[in-house]
Formats: sequence, structure tokens, C-alpha cells
Amino acid sequence: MQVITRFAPSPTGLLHIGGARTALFNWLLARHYGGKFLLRIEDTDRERSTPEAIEAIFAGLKWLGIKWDDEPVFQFARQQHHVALAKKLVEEGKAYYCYCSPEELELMRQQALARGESPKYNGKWRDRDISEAPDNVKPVIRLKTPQTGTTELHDLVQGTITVENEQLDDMILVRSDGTPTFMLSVVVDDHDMGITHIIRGDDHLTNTFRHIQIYEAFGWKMPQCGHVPLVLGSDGAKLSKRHGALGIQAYRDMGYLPEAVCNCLLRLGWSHGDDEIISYEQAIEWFTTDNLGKSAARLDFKKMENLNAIYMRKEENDKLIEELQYFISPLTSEQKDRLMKGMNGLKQRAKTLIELAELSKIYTEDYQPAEISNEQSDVLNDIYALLLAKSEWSEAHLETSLRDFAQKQNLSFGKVAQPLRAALTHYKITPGIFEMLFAFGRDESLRRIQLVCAKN
RNA sequence: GUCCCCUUCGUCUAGUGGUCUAGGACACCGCCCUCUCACGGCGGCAACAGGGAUUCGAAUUCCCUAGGGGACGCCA
Repeated sequence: MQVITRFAPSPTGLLHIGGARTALFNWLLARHYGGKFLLRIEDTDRERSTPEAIEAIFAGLKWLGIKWDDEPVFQFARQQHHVALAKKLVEEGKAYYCYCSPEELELMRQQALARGESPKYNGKWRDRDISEAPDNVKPVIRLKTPQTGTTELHDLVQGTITVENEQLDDMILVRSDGTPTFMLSVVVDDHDMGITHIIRGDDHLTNTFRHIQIYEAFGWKMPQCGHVPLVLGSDGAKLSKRHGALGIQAYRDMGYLPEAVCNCLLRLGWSHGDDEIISYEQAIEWFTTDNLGKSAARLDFKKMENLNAIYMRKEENDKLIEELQYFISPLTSEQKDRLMKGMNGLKQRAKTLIELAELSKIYTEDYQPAEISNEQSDVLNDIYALLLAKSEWSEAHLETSLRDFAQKQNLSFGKVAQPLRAALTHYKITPGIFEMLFAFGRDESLRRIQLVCAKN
């Protein structure tokens, strides 16, 4: 049997970190088993669904490197089909019309609450004849669910969970305005799409028991479910705007690489022994629901930064320069050339692309001479003479010459390096001087040194 | 209120009855390397929520308590 998973967000806001992790898990599971990963946009809430949100979902997934198979399914377009199936259930006696008004239901809930019961529908129209229906109320369609016994879920993450059927009420399948509810649409769509495995947040856990009852009413096979705990904010509270319920786009804007974000998300609630740095390929090879954790995890930006730093160091220099373009103004070919030559030293000093962009100013900004002391100026004059005589301009050769020079002058290498650094750039934190000399090139390096010498 | 779930270092986690005086990673601290800052290397700090029970033996099984989370919409 082919494994088919899906990610089914509602386009009512940003694609946040929790949703991204859910998508990642489903994608990895499908890839692991050589199956399919489908995307379904649950746009049935016409009030809150927006084209911008749909676009943000597409863009977010693409950025993360999560590619879905086939065309996305839009749930709204399938409404007629959903309703038709609900009506079929009514004909079969498995669902019924309910004429309770919203006010009546609200009262019902409050009364149940007052009795210490869970606030649920009391089944008023379950066995009542339609002839008793009031004229002024448009009915909803409710599922006739079992009132006794239990419903069992064999969850891939949580294990077997049992709920008393009396805890569940007759859920609404079709609203009084004739539109299907989420409960109905999800089940029908998952069935029609051939979904075999669903990984989703455990906020859906109780919904799943309702889904099971709908599957049973239709006589369909229930997909395998795995409910993963939610991602919490760094303070352990539910994610809110304050601590990271940001759109995935925000992580890009903070200068993180998608590989690092995915790696970080992967380790939130999933593990493979002591492995920490896990490539997409390895994740696909290793990912199953067996090692998904059961407890909620907090998002740690320090760890995300650390991972990002690791991925940046591993990244090819030209790729990094490409990524950098997102944060800086267009580069001239000369600037690009310098950056290429100096990137090795820069990328191990930055944790994010934003920091890298900041550091890269050493090579891209206009030159500002730095201040040096008279003593340093003397040394610098000698260095200038030394370098001027050089035709070979490799890092290794420059290092040999300058170290040799320091030794002959009986100077600690710091005494040589400091004025040279100051002459090349006014930045205090920089890559090593040999790399900088190399990146700037012979002409520019000498020009800068000479300028400082002349000034003093 | 009712139901469901969770609980190992500050954080993410390994751990499925004996190999645990509990391992790794991030963070933090110290040392080394060193031309600044980093990278890197070495070392340190630091946890089985509490209480019972089962067992020769429990982080691992069971029960209770506490804490946290989730769900209870004509939202998804």
C-alpha cells in the first residue's frame, strides 16, 4: 500500500512554526515510505480565508524545501460533494435534521455546564419527526452518533486512547446555511484523496474521535493518525505573537537558512539517538512515527542560531552570497569578487545571514582609513615596503613573509597584525589579516596601507 | 465543570527492568589555540515532579497527588 500523507492548513493567517513542523513531519513520512505528500487548502471559512494566506503557505513550504505532490486541493470547491454525502447519510438514517436555534443551543450548553456535564447537544431532534419542525428555523444536519460504548483511537504517537461515546454529542455536518462543516469536509476529503497517514497537532485529538464516527457512518477506512504535541513558546505557554507565532517568512527575515529551520523543527518532538545535525536526506531515511515524542516542546532561538551557524559554515560561498542578496543592496562584480574570496572567514563569524551581511561590509563598504599610533605607523611603513616588493599574493605566501618579518624585527605578531588590520579596515572584528589581504587584492591592499602611512 | 494527553539537566532530548554514580546537543563557566573576533579542542556546572506499590532490582510497569497542555462552536 502506498503511503499518502497531507498537510491541510486553513488559510486564515500566517504559516506558523507549528504548522510548518506538521507539514515537515508529513512530508518526511511520505518520502520515507516512497509515498505521496499532498497539500489541501481548507478554505471553507469564507470570512477569514485570504489569497494572501494561501500564497504565504505556498511560499513558506517552498522556502523550507517541502515539495508537495500533485495540485493542491481547495476544499471550498468540493462543498457540493460534501453536502450531498451528508444528505445520503440522512437518507440512510445515520444523520438527521436538527431545528434548534443557536440561542437554544447556547442555553443547552449552559444548563449542561451547571449540572457539571460537558457542554453538549442533548439530541433533541435525534428521533423527532420532521413534521414537528418549526417553519422559521433552517435546520442543520447532525450525525447520529452512538450514545453508549466507547470509541477507540490507535494513535501512532499517543498509543491507544479510549473515549466514552457519551462524551461526544451529535456533531453538525451541514450548517443551516447549507455549507459543510470542517468535521465533514476533512473526512470526505481525506478519504477521496486516499490519505493513509495523518500527522497533526494534538489539539485535534478530540476531533479525531468525531472523525472516526463519521468514517464509521460512511463505512470508510480510517487513516492512521499520529497526534504530535504542540510547539510552545520559550516560556512554556502556548505560542503567541510575543514569542514566535510568527509566520515562517519571519524566520527568513531573521536571517535563518531553511535547512537550519527544518533541522530545528525536526528535533522538536522527534529524535534519532544523539544525532543533532540531520540533513534532509538523513531525515527522510530515518523519519518514522516511532520516535516522535509525546510531550510538548519549546522553541529555543539559541539552538536555532547555533544550527544556523553550523549550516552557514557548511554552505558553499556562492550560495551564501546569493542568500545575502535578500538582505543587501545589489553588489558590483568587484564587491562580489571580494566577498567570494573573503567568505570563508566571514561565515564562521556569523550566526545568521543578517550578521553575515553586517560583517560583509568589511569588503563592500567604501574605505574609511583608521587611526593608528606613531609607533604602529613606523611598523606599517616597513610592512608597506615589504608588501610592495611582493608579486605573489597568496594567503600562504603572505603569511610566511609577514611572520618572518615579525620575527626578524623581534616583534610579536600582534604588533604587525594590528596596524595592518587598522589600515585595511576600520572594523575591529574582522577575519584574519592574510585572508583580508588576499580578498582585497594586492592593489587595493597596498593603496589602503599607503593612505594610512601617508596620513601619519 | 467534564473528558483527554503530558512531566529526565535552564532548553531540545537519549533512555523501552539490571550496561544509569542517567548519555548527547544548545546555553552558561573555565582552560587551550590565537593577529582582533570567531571557529576548533579539552574540561566543568546541571535532571529522572512528589508519594506509594510491583520486583532481587525501576528513569523505565501500576496507582495516587501536584503541575502543565489540549478539547468541549452552525471556527478550522
